[in-house]
Amino acid sequence: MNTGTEAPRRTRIQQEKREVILEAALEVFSTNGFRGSTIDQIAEAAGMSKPNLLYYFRRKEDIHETLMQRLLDTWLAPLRELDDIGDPMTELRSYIRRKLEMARDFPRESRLFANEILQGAPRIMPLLAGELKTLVDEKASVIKGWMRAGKIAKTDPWHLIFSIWATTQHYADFDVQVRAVLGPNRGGDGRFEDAARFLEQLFLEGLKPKG
Amino acid sequence: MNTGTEAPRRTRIQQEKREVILEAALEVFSTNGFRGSTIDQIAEAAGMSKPNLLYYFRRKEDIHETLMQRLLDTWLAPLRELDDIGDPMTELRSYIRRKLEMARDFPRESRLFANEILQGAPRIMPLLAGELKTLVDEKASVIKGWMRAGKIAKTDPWHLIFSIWATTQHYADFDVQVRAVLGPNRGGDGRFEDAARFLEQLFLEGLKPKG
DNA sequence: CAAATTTTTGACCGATTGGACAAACGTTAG
DNA sequence: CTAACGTTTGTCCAATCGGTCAAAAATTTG
Repeated sequence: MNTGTEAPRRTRIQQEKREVILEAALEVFSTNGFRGSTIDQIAEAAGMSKPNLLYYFRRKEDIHETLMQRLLDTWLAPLRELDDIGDPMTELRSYIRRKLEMARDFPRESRLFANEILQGAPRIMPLLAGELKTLVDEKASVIKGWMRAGKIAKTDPWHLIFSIWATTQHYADFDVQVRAVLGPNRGGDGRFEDAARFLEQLFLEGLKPKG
Repeated sequence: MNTGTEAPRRTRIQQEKREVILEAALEVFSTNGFRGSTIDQIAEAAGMSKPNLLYYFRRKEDIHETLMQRLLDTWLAPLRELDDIGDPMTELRSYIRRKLEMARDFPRESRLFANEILQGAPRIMPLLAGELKTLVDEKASVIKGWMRAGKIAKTDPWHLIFSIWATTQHYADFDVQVRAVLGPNRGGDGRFEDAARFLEQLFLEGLKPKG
């Protein structure tokens, strides 16, 4: 019985070459978008001919789809780790830090995702309304519990999650703007530590002047 | 003397048709990106033939460039209004509200800008490092003054501005994701008011539990 | 080794793209 | 009316696109 969804058998070469292609495609897609990228560009970045690439992925969309599937798992991992049991402030601080680290270490993945959402998420809409919504709703309940217990200020958990996403991913998606505005002095490698300090203060203390 | 930068004389029809084209192009570019959009799409959305459109804008890039130039002025207007004289908390609250209103009322402009930045800002890089950086640096000084005066908590003014940009524009750029996660009940028209309430609390009070 | 299988590529195809062009059409001033 | 000027479009073109195919090259299998 073949359900059509099981992983096909692959040779060693197939496994390796598919990885090379996916790495190249991530680079190309994340900087040019799906329609802005050509199979030739990806093939060249992967160091092979276009027909050879199409031997491993039959269509351009297949590459993009595989990339998006892998992305979502790792992308949502930090939120999955948000733990009901832990100390709320510590958990939130860890979540913010992890998300910011992902923006720093995987900016291409972030931009790939942003590109997809920006254009209406035509290829992953079901995932957003399904898996993603379920996860966010679940974690929103956890946060709501913390609020009821008086551990953190009462506010909207969904918009809290949105704002953590927005602020952290900003440093990946809008990186060129951030660097341009900060200039050569402050726009160097230290910008992520500055951002981490700022976001920690923003989310955990706000802008109210201290006593 | 023709400096080459002065506005060319245009007939009434030219002025009108150029507006129609720019409106159509905004719609198309903001949902498909520059390379993902075709002149045919824009021409159809503008209700004219492709050669006719090319009579008003000689190249696809010219349309995009005109759009970006107009965009930047209106886009930075809220930040320009941030006033040294006013009450800091009131000024920041107003700035956040105005930016969120722009995300609500001009989502296409926001997405057009996001698309440009995501792809490395190839067409507006000089503006970012020039005009934009100057404005942000100037307003950062204003905010720094408030901090020195003890009016608001001491933190990094640049990253504060980044986080206001990120959180507000998120509701335009990632709108489909926001609506998908909030679901049909909470994802309706009220989501911007919810966001406004949340952001106001976040930036002005943080998450620290209230005594 | 030799046969079978997998991998690679050059050549090619139809569709779409941005843009050119000349001819037709409309409008206005004298 | 008519000449001049502004506007519109059908047709065409070269380049690029995603994808096919058959045949060659490399690898694995027996």
